[in-house]
Amino acid sequence: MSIFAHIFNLFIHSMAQVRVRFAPSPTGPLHIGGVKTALYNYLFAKKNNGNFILRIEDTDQARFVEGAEEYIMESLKWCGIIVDEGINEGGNYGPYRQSERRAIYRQYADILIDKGDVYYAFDTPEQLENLRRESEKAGNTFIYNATVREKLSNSVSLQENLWKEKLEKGEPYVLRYKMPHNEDIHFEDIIRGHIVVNTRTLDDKVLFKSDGMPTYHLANIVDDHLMEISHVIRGEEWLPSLPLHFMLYHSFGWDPPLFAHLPLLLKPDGKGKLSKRDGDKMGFPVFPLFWPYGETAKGYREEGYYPEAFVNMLALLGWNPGTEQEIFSMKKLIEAFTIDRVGKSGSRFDPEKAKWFNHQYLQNRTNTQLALEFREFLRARGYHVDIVDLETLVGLVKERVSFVKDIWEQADFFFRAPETYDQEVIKKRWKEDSAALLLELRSLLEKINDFSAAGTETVVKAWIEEKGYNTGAIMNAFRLVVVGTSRGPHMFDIISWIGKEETLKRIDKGLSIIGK
RNA sequence: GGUCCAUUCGUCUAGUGGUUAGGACGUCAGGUUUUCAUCCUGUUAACAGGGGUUCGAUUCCCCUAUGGACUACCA
Repeated sequence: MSIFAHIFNLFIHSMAQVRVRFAPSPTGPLHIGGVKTALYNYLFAKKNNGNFILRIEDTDQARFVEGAEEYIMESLKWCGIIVDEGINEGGNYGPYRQSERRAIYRQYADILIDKGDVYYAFDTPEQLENLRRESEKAGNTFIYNATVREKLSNSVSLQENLWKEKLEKGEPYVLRYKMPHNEDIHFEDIIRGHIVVNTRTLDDKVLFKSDGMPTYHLANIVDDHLMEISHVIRGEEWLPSLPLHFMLYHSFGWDPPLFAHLPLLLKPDGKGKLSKRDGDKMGFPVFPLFWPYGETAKGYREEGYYPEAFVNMLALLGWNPGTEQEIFSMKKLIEAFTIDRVGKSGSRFDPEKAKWFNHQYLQNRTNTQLALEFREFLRARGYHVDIVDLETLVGLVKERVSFVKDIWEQADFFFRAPETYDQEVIKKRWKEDSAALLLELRSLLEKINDFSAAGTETVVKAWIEEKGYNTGAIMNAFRLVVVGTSRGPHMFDIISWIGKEETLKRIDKGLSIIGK
């Protein structure tokens, strides 16, 4: 394509309705790399007032996994990605499940057979497997292409009456694309620019399987055309088959959509594509939601991530707005998103940064929202606490946590007296006179009527000053008996929340156990 | 092995034919605090290497290296 033709093509596409599709296979839980692809498609569509289409690519019956379709849809929903057309939403281009479009693909395959671009091949999987093994032994790679086509069992090499006889006898066959022998194919990718590939390195891909189903390549091109997809935004793993896809468009005489191949998500350490294994090994999820079937997998939702934070994190992994802003709502992402700001190289996934994003979103929640969320958490553990008290508590600890579940770790002592006392802290903070001072403090507290944080603080501070005591020494010992260790919010906030009675009880218990 | 793609602090990235190469996460240090954390301030650290082109290259071109993807009747 000349540069002018290309510019013209871009112009034409820019006039047309933007329609993008996310086309996962229901072979298991949707990987976060897949979610990222879906997200970029969605952002691009919405930025351009276009439609986001969900198409299920279930042409491989052997790999179909029960529950995967639902998982995909629930994942998108959790992320706030709204499907305009799809298997549940319907639309004018359905059906949106490829297994229900079987008849369509055969018609289109026949068109290419008639054109002579596709041929019948009768080689069995075993024969091909043997050929591959032999080639490998000889140090070569077996490629089913123009150089060996003539020697194999197909409608190109065989006499017409012979292969027609095979067809009539019902011998199994596949349909292969007749890749030209030695031609440079030029094509464009929005992210990568101009690419040239010579067809001699390509093979005669199977377009139609012997089970009557199309392969990805055929189904994909036919559906993208029929569904009037304007932009194909997909993972980089598809880049090697892009020349084939261009050839197919050419064979059909169709205008190809515009393509953008997104870089992959890489492992946090070491090398390679991010996989489920890495998540298990390093303790972070690789999937948006918990996967309950077979070999289960952790999900971001269940780990306590907010979908907004998850989406924000994913969006910034491979795209940036060109400004220093990092926190984006979905709405803001849509406003800011442009495909030319998508990077070219793979991004290593960083679980620490993911946590940071959640921290930011959690800080922006109101105490009421957080109290409600934390109440759910407490309920599951058998604690029933007044929402007003929880709002106060959440306000005391929110800035130190990244997840709602962390609140418990920061605040468990609000709900229960310590069972044990940190030996390290005892060693460091428990002095000769600690017991005596706490006893004195106990009788002081006992007399206070206003047990608010401010009320107790005023009285206690005045007492410390009057006696000329050391604030740190007293407060540290006090904290030890109330909390059990040296952590937590302001002491007076803690005792105000747990109340006078509980405070005195904890002092007594602490004194009796730590002693002297 | 072959084909294609990629390469800026440890990580995500900004950026330009002449910049003190900027930000964020992390690290470390200091400050705040009755503790722990948070927070604040500061610090740290990068243009993969080699050739060109050029007065000048991180930026443009080539090569090498490294990494990745693909190489199925899987998507």
